Amino acid sequence: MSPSLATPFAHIVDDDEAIRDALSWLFRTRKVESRAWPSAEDFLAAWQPDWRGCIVLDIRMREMSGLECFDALLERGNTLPVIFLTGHGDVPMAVGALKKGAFDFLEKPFDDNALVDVVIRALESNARRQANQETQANVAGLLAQLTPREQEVMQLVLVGKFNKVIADELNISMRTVEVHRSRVFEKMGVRSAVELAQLLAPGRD
Amino acid sequence: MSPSLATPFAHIVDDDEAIRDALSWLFRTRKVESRAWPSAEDFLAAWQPDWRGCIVLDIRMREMSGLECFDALLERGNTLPVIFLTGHGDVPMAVGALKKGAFDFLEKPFDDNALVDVVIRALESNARRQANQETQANVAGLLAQLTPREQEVMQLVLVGKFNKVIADELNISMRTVEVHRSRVFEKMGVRSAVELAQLLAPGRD
DNA sequence: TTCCACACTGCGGATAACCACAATTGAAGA
DNA sequence: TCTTCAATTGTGGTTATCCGCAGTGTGGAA
Repeated sequence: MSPSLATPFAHIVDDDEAIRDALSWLFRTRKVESRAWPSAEDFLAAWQPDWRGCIVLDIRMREMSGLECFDALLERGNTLPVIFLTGHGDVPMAVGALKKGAFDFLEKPFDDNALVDVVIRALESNARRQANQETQANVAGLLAQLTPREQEVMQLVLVGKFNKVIADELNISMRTVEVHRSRVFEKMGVRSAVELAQLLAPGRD
Repeated sequence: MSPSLATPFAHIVDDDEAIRDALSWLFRTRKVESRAWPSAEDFLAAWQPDWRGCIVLDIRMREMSGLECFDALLERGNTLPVIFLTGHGDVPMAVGALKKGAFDFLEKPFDDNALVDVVIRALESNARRQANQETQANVAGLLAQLTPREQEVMQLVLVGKFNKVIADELNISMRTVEVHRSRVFEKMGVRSAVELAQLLAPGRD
């Protein structure tokens, strides 16, 4: 974990320069790094899948609206939490945004500290999610190292079948199953079928 | 699964008799059974943990408000999806309700069909959740049948330890471990440690 | 053509797991 | 007191797993 991952970070997307500046200053005073974007288009053009932090998104902007920007991010598989800011309350809009996965929806005027608190909570909850996702990705990486045959054998091992049965179902000798099984354990970094099951447990096929 | 579980059902909580009647009629036309309650207090007094269906809850009521009623339900461990109805839009209220787990938050006037659609979606999503939860409960029931010693042995089996090692750690003979292990498999309805791990995988200790 | 990854197989031995048969002890209840 | 249940242990035998040693065949990359 590099220090940059631990430092709170927020992307500010708002077409009002005064607000961008105010939020940047606000975040700085609370030790949250930030970067401000003058439009949804600029933000989307620069957006990278590996970005960290969260996104503070104004709803009403001149060209692309915050909601449209949010939809575009969803399509691109964005995983960063999004916090909406809006001047005029609109319940259906807020409900829709939250149901699509936005982290929060704040109505102006809002308490400055409340916004930062929300940002920090968003980052914390996302960090936990991210951690799980990364271990999942590691497992996927290990799985990718298995040959097709090894994966086949593994599936059958995972349902608790005997080598004898597996050999029968795949029409190969027991010895071959043993070899594959052993290679699977080795590549996955486990020492038994039970450990393998545990490793693959949380998100299984 | 009895037929009553498959029949869509909604509790209507609203102190306006005209609305109760209108919603009851609306639901009936869409094959959704319902029961209307004239106040949050009446509803809470009757509420049982094993109720099925969903709850359509008006925000503004004379005595206890819909939000207070919701909080009371949360404290009691309610699992039914709650759909709020409100006359006057209030973004923070809607956001708060959704973040506390409400299924939806509809502003009057709303499309009648839209409400029923939401109710049906709520029931569907809850049915899936409920199904998972029930299999979890079944597993918990099986686990409860294990003696303390059997549970201890099971934990060690689940991390892939050899009987010999388990025997050592518990200061008992290998034979005893074998007996416990075998009893665990029998009670849990599995035939191998791998199956046991899979059974306990989704929600593990 | 040579090298290599992948899949496949046999033999034999060591270790672990599974199981039937058999039995003892202690505590909680009927 | 008699019964039941949980926990414990032993013996001996079968089955499964794990591994080293050894070897064959194939298709693709260098």
